Amino acid sequence: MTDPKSTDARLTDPTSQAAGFDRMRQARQTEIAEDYVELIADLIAEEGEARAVDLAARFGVSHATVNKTLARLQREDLVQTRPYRSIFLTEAGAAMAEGARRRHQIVLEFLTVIGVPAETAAIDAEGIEHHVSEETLAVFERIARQGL
Amino acid sequence: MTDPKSTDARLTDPTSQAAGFDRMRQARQTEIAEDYVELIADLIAEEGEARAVDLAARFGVSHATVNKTLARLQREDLVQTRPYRSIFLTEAGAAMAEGARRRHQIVLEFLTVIGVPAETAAIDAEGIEHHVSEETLAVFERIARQGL
DNA sequence: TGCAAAAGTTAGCATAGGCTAATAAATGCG
DNA sequence: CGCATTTATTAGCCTATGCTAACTTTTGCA
Repeated sequence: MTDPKSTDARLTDPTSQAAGFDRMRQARQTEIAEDYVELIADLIAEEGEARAVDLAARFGVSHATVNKTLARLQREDLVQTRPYRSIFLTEAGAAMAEGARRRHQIVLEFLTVIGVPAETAAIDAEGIEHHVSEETLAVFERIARQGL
Repeated sequence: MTDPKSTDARLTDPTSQAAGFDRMRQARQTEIAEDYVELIADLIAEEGEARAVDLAARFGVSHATVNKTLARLQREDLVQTRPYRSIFLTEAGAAMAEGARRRHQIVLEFLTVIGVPAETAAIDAEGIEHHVSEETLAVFERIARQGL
């Protein structure tokens, strides 16, 4: 029970495994930030401005929640808000939005190219885009361009 | 500024978009549960038992955090714990672990087959596995088996 | 112009997942 | 055997993300 089974199939060493889970926790923290700046960028691009009420409707949460999250994003210098005014992205926020949009796009095209139905691809891309490294993204991009 | 730009590239209708984000929030909630039951199953399979201290080391969090999370998982009938005893999976927990393991395996093989380096594939699979629908997983599996 | 509707803010509450510190139980070894 | 180490539990605190409810500011229209 206590003897070390050394090299086995599923378990890597605890330290590197912990590093991986730490990355995951970090990713979880930035997911919402990315979703917000991405949506804000889209709203500005297409509606002319981003308002909390639109974010609330599109995220499907209350406007109070949006407000609180925007406060966090402002603290982190990703958005710029002024009371009763519409929402703007900072330079950092715009950069994050652009990166998120690019990843989203590549993942979506990739899934579509390999044969995932459009609707499912759209849903899954939403989840996957936050967890794809640049290295994997490069592979996705090549396949999306060249096909299988 | 107020005129509706109707059908455009990036923004789908608010309602279905909200549904998508709702799915994401649900997924976020089950991610940690899946990670726990998956690791518990692995520890039981390979070390003979799962103890909170091992989970803490592998997740890279304090054992107090592990304890609190285990309490939640027990409430949700995924694990069975007794004070100062090792941790077991319920039937539901074992089923979740098996599903997570299967998805993890398929995603990992898929990434490797399409050309993602092993180390990166291992890292990314960790994040992606929680966000892949059965439909996409089926596509991944076919490619993993047949190659590109 | 004035008032109602829409939008934004704020307060207070809940849950989840982090932490440290203090305490308690189990284990194991000299 | 008894005490030290290891392991587990508990309490108290924090942040993030949800909520509802109450309140304020803006906006737009009759």
